Amino acid sequence: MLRTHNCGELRLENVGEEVILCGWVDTIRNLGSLVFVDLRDKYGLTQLNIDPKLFENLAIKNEYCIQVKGVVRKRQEINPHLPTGEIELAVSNITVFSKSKLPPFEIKDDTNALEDTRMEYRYLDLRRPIMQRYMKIRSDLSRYAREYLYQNDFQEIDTPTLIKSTPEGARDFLVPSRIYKGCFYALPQSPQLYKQLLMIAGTDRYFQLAHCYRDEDQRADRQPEFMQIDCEMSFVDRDDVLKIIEGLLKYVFKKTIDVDLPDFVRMDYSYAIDKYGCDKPDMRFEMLLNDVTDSLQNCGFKAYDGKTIIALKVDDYADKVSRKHQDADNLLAKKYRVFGVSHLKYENGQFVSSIVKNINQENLEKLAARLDVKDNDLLIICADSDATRAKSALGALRLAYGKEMGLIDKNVYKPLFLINWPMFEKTAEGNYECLSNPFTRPVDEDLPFLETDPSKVRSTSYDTVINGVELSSGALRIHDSDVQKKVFEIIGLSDEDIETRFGFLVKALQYGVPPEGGFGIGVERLAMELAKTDNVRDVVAFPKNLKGFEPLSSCPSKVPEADTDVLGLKIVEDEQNGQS
RNA sequence: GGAUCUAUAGUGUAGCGGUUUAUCACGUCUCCCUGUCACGGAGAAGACCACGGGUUCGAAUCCCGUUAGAUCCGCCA
Repeated sequence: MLRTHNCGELRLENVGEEVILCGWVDTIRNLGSLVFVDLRDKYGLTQLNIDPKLFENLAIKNEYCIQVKGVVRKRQEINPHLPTGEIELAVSNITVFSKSKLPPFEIKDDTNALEDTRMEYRYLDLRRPIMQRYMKIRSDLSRYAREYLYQNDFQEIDTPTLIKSTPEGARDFLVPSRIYKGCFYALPQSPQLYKQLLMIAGTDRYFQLAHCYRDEDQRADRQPEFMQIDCEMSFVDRDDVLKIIEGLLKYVFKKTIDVDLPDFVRMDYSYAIDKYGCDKPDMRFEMLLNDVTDSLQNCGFKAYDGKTIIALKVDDYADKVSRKHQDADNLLAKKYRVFGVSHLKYENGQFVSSIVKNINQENLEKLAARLDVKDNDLLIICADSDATRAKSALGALRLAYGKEMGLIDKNVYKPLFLINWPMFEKTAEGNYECLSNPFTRPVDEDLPFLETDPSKVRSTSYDTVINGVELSSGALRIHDSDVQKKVFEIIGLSDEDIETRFGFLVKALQYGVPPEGGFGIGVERLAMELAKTDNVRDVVAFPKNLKGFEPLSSCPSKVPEADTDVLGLKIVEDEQNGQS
């Protein structure tokens, strides 16, 4: 037996026992004729009291991996900050399992080593207690999600990860086939098509903790390789599915971080865009957007003619917003391709701004009345021919101001379902495209619009959003082949297109499809919420950086020519194609 | 594909045209220390200031380029 206890469990009642502990040397406090060492493992710290001669002989250094034997004894002075702070181990014997080089950064929670450095030595980074906590949360969430789904009669099935490439949605990671030269497998972006086949197969309730891959540019909250809690259910309507999502998330939050989520509210997609300027509203604070096009109709300012005009009112904050601040706001707004925003400060019953001289007094009064503007309120106005663009820009500013003004309480959770998404969107060329995938079922009462005006059709898609983070999305699927045909027609898919892209699914749809629906919950996003971090790399053991590079093992990497030859691949100078 | 920011001992930082022999903290090394727990005290070592050009009498500092990283827009059905 290598150890009798871990480093987090010894207490006063163990005093007098002879125990063996294993772990890493955390902190050394050498007082001369008395040496204290904190021994660290996953479970905590235990103070060792080591004879200086023994300590010197072994030349113990930080991060050595050791085993110690000794008797537990009460400390002369307790350390209230440590669970094991009332005892220490009087060490009689030390075995050094393994020495350690000097680590490139200190193994403690408040390290400020650059992420780059941390990633190169991820195994040391993960030794830090805070990272251990993140990994635990990730593990717990998987465990409790499974637990909940098993309790609700879901069956776990693994679907393939070498699949047919479907040129739809995100870019696929491709894997070249050795036997079929010139042919490729794709890594799945989601188990979407397979889970629909499983419903046709009569599985009834399926789930999987699925590995998914998307070859798109990275973000702070997005990795090329990620996991989904992927579910699909037969003979259900939307409410049945939403009930499972809500139940699952409530269960996971409670079990993992002991938080009782409030009941999930429902919000229309159009309301979210109008009032929050995005499709993942953060409801922890108000400060909603307002369409003030009416108030500024024919206001005399040519730049506003024919535009949609959106206003964000920031209460009692005008004096805090300097010229420099306004420039920064403009920079942020311009990312959303608007010309910019105007700041109107309300002082002594009047708007003060560089643009007020262009606007009729009458319109300004209308505007003030419409938004109930008071002294020291700030209006940020954005006008654009594209209403959604203006709303997005102000939506981003809303979040920035909410954060800056401290309106966001990190201990509050505001979950919602975003429903009634548009089924189609028009491309620049005037064609229709599915906003979601083409198997998404339209809302029943909108079915007639498939014939008359597809832009009015809403889909049964639902996103789950908590605190401005999209945690899951899903939808009911089309089970009526006529509806399916009509949808394909609207997005201009020829029979040939359909056949090559997903002929196998369309074929299956001819053999009795149950009304079904499902969802996928992003495991990393959920873990980020539970861990209260906004960096996805914190909850992934071995993450990739923004360029999809994994600094620890230096991947992706070049391979010997013989390996590409056997795959029938030719590597073109300075380009790496088809490797995965 | 585009925008912004960043790069200085092992780690994190200061410096932002000339008092620099480059600041400070942590870490490391040596010595002292019997109750520490952010131990304390004395001392020491450690940096081609990312790389390549340019401006200048003079560049860590200003400019251009390259590389690497971060954040965002596009993208992510």
